[in-house]
Amino acid sequence: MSTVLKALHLLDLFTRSQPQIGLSDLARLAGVNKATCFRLMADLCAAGLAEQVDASKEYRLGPALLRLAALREANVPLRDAALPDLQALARQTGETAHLSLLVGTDLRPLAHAYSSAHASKITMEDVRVFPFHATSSGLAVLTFQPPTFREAVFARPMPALTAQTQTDPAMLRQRLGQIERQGFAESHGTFEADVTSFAVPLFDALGRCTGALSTAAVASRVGPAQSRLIRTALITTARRIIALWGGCLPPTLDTIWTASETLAQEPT
Amino acid sequence: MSTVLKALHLLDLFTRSQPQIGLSDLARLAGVNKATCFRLMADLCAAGLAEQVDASKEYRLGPALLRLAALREANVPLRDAALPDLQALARQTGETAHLSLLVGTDLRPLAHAYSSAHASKITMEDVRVFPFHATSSGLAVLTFQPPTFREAVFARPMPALTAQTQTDPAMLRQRLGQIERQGFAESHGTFEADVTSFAVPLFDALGRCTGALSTAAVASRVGPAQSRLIRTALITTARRIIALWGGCLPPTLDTIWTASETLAQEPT
DNA sequence: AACCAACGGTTCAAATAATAAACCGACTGT
DNA sequence: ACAGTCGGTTTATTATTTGAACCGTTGGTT
Repeated sequence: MSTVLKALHLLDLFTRSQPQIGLSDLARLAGVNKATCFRLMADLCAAGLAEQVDASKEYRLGPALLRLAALREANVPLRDAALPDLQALARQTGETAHLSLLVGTDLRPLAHAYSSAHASKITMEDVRVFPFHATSSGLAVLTFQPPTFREAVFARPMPALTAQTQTDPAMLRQRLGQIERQGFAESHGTFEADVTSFAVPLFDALGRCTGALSTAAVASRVGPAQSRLIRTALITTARRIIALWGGCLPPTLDTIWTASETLAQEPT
Repeated sequence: MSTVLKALHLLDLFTRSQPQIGLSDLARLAGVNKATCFRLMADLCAAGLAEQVDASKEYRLGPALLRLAALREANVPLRDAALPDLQALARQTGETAHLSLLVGTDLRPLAHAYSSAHASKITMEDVRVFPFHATSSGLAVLTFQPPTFREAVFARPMPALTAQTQTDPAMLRQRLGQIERQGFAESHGTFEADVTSFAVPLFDALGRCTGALSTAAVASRVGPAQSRLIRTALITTARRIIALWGGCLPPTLDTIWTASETLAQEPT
């Protein structure tokens, strides 16, 4: 393995729960010799990617990361970075794909992509806010918010947009639990009649859910096979976008997603 | 030179004006062999610190930086990172040191440190906002803001806090020009009577001025020698804090500061 | 169309830098 | 006073890095 990769691997050992690590621990964690670890960390420190705490001699992530990350964000805004994957999702599924972002207390569309597979498209160009209670994206995001946020949303008015819209907080809480277990959200005509939609949550660098990825399709088109295809495509695309954003997928959700991915590969 | 440093040096070649660089250019810029450059970039890409643009094969900074930077910021908030340097500044100068941050349209105190050298201290514990027109910090920050921001500030009410306070926009514009040339701001009793204060601007990762570092002293204590000492200490500390924050000092200001630093080292 | 230069990427012997065990002084708790 | 750990250093040995030359491709020029 190259020396550079060994050094950069050391950076990944720093986590939120263990933000500062001593030399010996670091060497143990990385499975490298202590002397090697020392030299690698010295290099990382020289480049500013790591630094040593004054008092204890422990290491932690360095200030240069801030500069480089700001540069990256300036050059490749989140939207642009995700757009190709979003378009690929629309192509693969043949359905309209949406990318939404949590802005303050609202879930707002960030980008969308259409497929050319079908003449009938679901357009949501003029939607400015995705209602949490009536869209699959909203439910997906809501599921991974802290309870205070969830209850604040339930306390706001939740209009019944269609005959199918669920507006009872108790029922919705139950839905969220279901979504958490299965790793994705779905909605059947709760936002617009005859529109079936699936969504998965997206996570930022600190593991917070800050958006959702979804597809919307004419209900009649979504049979069991198409439903399965959409869900697996959503998961793999979500994985890519989260990685692209430097995000961090919660381990529990990761295992759920992995399970449904492997399930999809098995013969029907 | 270690391979790791060579690799990490490559990251510093990406700038705002040149965010994507091809392999050959990169090798030329870094002064390394093309094959070497290729391997190093492959490693950086594997670690996510860099990535290749799909269409052109150019390289750019990668998504992992976002994750790592968020982690760094979560573990070492700006305030904590700068505090030791701020305290050192207070110790070196024997005066009160202030660190202020631009929050929205206001300049707010972020931290302060006192010296034990003198019995009479300048305390500004209860100041919630630094007026731009009446404090050295305010003027320092204002100098490096876009014209629209400056004029918006001048359009707001600018109360005369002391007999010395300058409130005429035309005069203030002239002051800003002077500050830009000399690389630091000063105020003599414009915020509080008999308080002389010096300030230098601070810059974030994108080169925007987002705060200031300042000292405040009883006017009678600040003779020519003390004034010179304070200014050089401010500059060196500001350099450290900007580096710690992953900030980016504008080149023009850098040369001005370097000039005054070397000047200070010469015999009187 | 033929040419040329420059591109990203690959190869392989030669050169160099990385490695790991042992060691050091300092500190800590027993 | 001891044993154990820490961060850091040294050393010969070893494995990785290096760079000139070489692909196949691309894009512009003659």
